[in-house]
Amino acid sequence: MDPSCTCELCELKGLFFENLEGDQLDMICSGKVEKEFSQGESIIKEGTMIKDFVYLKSGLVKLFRSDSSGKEQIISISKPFDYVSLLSVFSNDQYNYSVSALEDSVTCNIKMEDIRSIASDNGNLALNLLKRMSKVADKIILDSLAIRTKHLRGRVAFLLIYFSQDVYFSSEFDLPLSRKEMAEYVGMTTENVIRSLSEFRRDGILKIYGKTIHIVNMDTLKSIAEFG
Amino acid sequence: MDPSCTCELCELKGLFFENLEGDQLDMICSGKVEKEFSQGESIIKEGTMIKDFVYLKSGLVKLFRSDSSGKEQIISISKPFDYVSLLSVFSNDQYNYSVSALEDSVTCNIKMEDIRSIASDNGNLALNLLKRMSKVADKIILDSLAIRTKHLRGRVAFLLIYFSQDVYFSSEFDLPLSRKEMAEYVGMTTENVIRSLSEFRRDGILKIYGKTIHIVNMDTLKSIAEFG
DNA sequence: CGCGGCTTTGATGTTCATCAAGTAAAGTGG
DNA sequence: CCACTTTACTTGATGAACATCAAAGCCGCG
Repeated sequence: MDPSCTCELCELKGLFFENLEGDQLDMICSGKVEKEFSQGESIIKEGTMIKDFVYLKSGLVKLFRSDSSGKEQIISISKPFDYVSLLSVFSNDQYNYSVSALEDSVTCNIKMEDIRSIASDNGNLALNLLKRMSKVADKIILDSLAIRTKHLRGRVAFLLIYFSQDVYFSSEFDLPLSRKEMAEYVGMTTENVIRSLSEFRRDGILKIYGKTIHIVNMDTLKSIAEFG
Repeated sequence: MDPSCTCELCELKGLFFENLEGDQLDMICSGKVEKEFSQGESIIKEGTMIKDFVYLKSGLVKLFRSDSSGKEQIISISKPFDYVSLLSVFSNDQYNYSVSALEDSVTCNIKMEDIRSIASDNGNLALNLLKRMSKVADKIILDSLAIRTKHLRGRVAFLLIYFSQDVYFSSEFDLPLSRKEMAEYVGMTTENVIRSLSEFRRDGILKIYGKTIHIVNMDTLKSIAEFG
């Protein structure tokens, strides 16, 4: 094996490539490209050709698209170990969605043709991809259905809990989204996101300092997320 | 090859199994089970163990789940050639969704372990599965985002156009869904589905005889679906 | 310093869910 | 087959949830 390859040490190797060895690993390793993006930068643009299989090594990204009237809809937020290279990579030749960095991020890019050629030789890798992809698709679909049943306050609460519990692991954190982006994610207006946040503050559930949020009363926030 | 096997002649063979021959095809062929369901019958129940890989040979089915308050949400409608065996089959051991027959339907069931063992030997089959699955996931996600941006009339129009153009290929057809089910699909109340339909009738866009719908003015219906 | 974008709050009107009540259709048991 | 019950469908009236509009403060940036 090529001794200069560092993929063997990558903490994400197990994600897709646990059954990869020798030539196949070398092929990935020598062909891969890591790219850095700073906060706000575009990583993938809707409508462009799909050339690479992309996944997130570090950072945080949003996945979104433009609706018929030109407004953006956020589909999901992904962190490392979430599958990033989008659902459509194996069925389309163009991206259906855009991706941009919410925090400084690093991606690892592998040529689609390399992935394809390896997967066709290595069914276990393909099965692994299948498994990862269905997890992601499932999460997006279930979240979207869950959000649809909630009232506005419940949607905002849902988002805050997601950041607190799944991303930052703390009751205090900096929101990586603007109010407008929060609105685009949960399908409501910016003004009403702000109103919900203000209500939570008035009710003593949150403390808010600009973008930094401190969840004071997690229990009631959770019950709002579930039943509101 | 086993001469009694009819899979070779199945019009759906190309869906997943175009690169399948010899022993592998025999394995599928001898292990598969076809099942018939009449309208309204349950095919898959949310929460049960996943044992088989299931796809639709004929008929029409709905894919749905129960939300936290026990109400049903319809996730998608599938016809043959659409991938039916759900997204979660490769990542979960229990179904996240239920499936039931909207019209008399026939499924072909193959043991998951057979699919898995063949896919791990045959990367091209796995890639093919990957491609099919991402198409389905994409469609569900894009439809759900599209519906979210529309007003009620637009959602109902969207549904009618789907049945007319993608399922029945005619401007006159019998709705396979009750008013209640239409509401569960597009996220509104039964009463408002009915109100939208009545408005379309008053405006001369539709003729309605119970479940049978005749779209008189397709163009305005389309513009309502797009901009409403 | 001024401009544009982000945030916040209030006032207003529209869209939609809920409630109520009635009709039609479809299954159920005697 | 008919009374009976249940389920689906329909319409109207009401109020709540929410979007839109308007205005002002704030902050970063050229």
